Amino acid sequence: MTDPAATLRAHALPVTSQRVAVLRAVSALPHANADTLAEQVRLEIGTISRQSVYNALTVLTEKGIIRRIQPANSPALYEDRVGDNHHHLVCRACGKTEDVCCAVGHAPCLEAKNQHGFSIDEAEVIYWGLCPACRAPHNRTSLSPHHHA
Amino acid sequence: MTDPAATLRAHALPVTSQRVAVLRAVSALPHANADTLAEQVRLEIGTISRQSVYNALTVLTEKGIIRRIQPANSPALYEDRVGDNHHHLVCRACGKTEDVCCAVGHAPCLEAKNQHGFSIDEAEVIYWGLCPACRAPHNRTSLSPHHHA
DNA sequence: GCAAAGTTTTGACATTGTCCAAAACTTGGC
DNA sequence: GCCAAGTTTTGGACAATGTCAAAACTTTGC
Repeated sequence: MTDPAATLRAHALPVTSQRVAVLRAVSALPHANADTLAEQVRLEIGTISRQSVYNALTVLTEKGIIRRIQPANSPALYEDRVGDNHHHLVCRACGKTEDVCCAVGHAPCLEAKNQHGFSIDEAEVIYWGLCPACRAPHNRTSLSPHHHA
Repeated sequence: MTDPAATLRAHALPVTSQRVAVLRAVSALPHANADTLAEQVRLEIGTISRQSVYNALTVLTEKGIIRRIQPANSPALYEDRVGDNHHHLVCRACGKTEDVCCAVGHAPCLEAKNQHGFSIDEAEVIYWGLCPACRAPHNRTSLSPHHHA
């Protein structure tokens, strides 16, 4: 991605080492959770508080610089890739998450038949299944909820 | 719905007053969370433990008698309507949830272009937007996370 | 450099859900 | 009806993820 500091300035956000490092971590580890990102940030800048990680992720999400996805039975995951309206493929067993192209191509990319008077701004699609590793009965990947990518 | 006790027996589940009451509560309050359902059950049978509510909801979900949905920023919600592969429309402001017909009609009702070797068994779609009440700037419904229906 | 504004840190807390062991229940066979 | 076997319910502790609030520190614009 482009220079993280420049990205922050472009969105009128004060540039702090924590925010730069969080942004780099999200780029480096697509579909990672807050905890994993915090560990990655600490490799880069030594220490960061849990709250600062959440603060950075929240403000970056609000500005549209990163995207938060929240599959069932998983903590929130973050990714770098925004604005292309892609969707996700999640393994029910290990949580491994992959990107898939938008089924239709524009947002909301599906039309609901009866909108009940709602104004719809997004159609979120999650494909559920088993990844290649978890389909094999042996050699399973972790069942832990702390899946990272 | 059909007789809850008969439904339980049909699935080889011992019939307990708690399970019958939980099943009735899910029918009475579609898209309610575990806490709300527990309150409803207590209106019917007096008392029930939190654990029993979770046990009942879990076993009923496993048997396919009810369905669990878990939108982001919401506790799990339960519904009576199963097997028709419908989707959901959720209000970002108050959490109000409505059913919408399946966009295509069979599961998985959308084809991912690149499956990354996964075996897909479900395509979950959530439409996000604002319900009629929350679009009106005044007269808003609750912003609390404890939305019931 | 300085002051104002915003950010980070720390520690406690909230919510939702799960684990465990013991007591109570339901079921099926006699 | 009653007993044994198995299951369910209970109650309390615990776990994971995320949020709140106040004080100390950075960053920015001038």
